[in-house]
Amino acid sequence: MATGRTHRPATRSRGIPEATVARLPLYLRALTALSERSVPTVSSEELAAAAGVNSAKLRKDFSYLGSYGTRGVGYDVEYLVYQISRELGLTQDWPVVIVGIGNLGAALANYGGFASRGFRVAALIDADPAMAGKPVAGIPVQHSDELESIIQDNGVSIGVIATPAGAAQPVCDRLVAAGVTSILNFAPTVLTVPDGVDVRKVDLSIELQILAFHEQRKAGEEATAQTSAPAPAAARRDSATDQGPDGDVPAVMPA
Amino acid sequence: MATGRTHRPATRSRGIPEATVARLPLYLRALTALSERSVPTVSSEELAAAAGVNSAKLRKDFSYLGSYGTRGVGYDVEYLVYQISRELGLTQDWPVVIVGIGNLGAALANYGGFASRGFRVAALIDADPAMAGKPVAGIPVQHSDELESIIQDNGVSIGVIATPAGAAQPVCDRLVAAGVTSILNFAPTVLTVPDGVDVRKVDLSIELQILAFHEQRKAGEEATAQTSAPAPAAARRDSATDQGPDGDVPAVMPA
DNA sequence: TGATGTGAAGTCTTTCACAGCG
DNA sequence: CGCTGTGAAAGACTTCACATCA
Repeated sequence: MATGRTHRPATRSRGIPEATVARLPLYLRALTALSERSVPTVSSEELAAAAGVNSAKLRKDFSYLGSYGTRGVGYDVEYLVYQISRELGLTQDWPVVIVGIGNLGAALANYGGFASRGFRVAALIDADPAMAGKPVAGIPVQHSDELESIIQDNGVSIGVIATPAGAAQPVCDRLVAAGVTSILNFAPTVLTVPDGVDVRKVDLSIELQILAFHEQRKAGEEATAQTSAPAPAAARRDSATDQGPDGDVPAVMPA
Repeated sequence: MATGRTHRPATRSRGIPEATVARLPLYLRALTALSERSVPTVSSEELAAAAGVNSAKLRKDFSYLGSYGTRGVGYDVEYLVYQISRELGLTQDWPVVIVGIGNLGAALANYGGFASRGFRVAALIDADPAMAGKPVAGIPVQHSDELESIIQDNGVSIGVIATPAGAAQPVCDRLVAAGVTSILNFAPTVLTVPDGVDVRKVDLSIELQILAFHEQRKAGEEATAQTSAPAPAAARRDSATDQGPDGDVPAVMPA
């Protein structure tokens, strides 16, 4: 695999690194906040601080998009908001379906973050007939029998799976068969999808386990510090000011 | 920054790469499933497929933990489950508090993934006095006035923030001041924490935006394919069988 | 024999450090 | 003069490919 048959469209500009893509939403959020406060321009330093990264990384990231800054001054907030939005494809409307309207699915449906930026909940789908017709977040739940027609009628290409683990793969298969090519998976399962379909996952228990790992490590080092090492608050793994727990090199998997 | 003052404890074995740590929970889940089916051993190939990674990566990952496999045979499932659990710190009990019991907080409280592996919801905390005493997922919600005493009385070191964005930083500060050193943040904000505190974030809208980026790219390439390029289903960014949308190089940020 | 464990190569990402421009 | 934009260096992660050993 990875034959590197990339055809590099001569137009240049193609090939924004995955790691950069994953940070664009962060920059966009920070910029939006600045925009709301009517701040006209920001320096890479300021914006980086607001986004929780370091300024060199931010400048490098922006350099992949083009030269949108002014030397000696900084970046025009409004202009950057537009450029990043466009780059992320947020200038168009993305209808999204949520499948599995349990506690989590309902919470997602109620989440305000959807409408804010180009995303629109086109439908809520659940396998429980008793749920059908019941409104959640103002949207009536539809039965999963209608999954295919909903996808097609609304031109949905992004699906969110919030079902129990066991239902996730079958639901995923149906979504893909109906035309969905991007899936956000909240179920604790590895999904198998055909080539050309992107899957991203969000998994509470994985995140907690990663935290536990580091937590345990801290406890161990504390003990070590008492018995042998000098500094107690030291022994920290180095690292910059940098924030970025998640969303780093997700690599989206076009699998 | 990043002076690299790591003191390498001579004990060897220290320094499991972040990317590997992020995959251990995945392996553990796959192994647990095998264990439940009473499968005694697995090859790296089989386990890798179940976890959605490739076998070379898996073997390399395991090599950081030690030599737990048998050449010509594979890995002993039970033994590996134990070793990974231990490495992740799941052999001990981690009391967790959830702050912000709205739709999402309630969904998290109800989520079964907690109890399953070493995590225990020690308390639910909300700022709304009307919520106080109301049971959610069988646990009575407590008012945030009691946050500090709850943390201390229960020896909580992991906190989950599911508040609105505006409340997240203040809540985070209080958690940290009370002794929490690991935070899982569901609020769409960048949290600032002192050195030695780990933060991981889960952000629906960021994930969707990343998907939108790729979705847009697909649409563009389709168009390009029609007008100029040959293959339609081609033009895919290469990549392995590999799954791994999230949880790749999170780098936990000890900031 | 067959699958692990691992140096070495390759690729991607971050950081440095400074030229260049407004 | 100050801040952007970017080559180049450093570092992290993945993949290869094969020696090694049960």
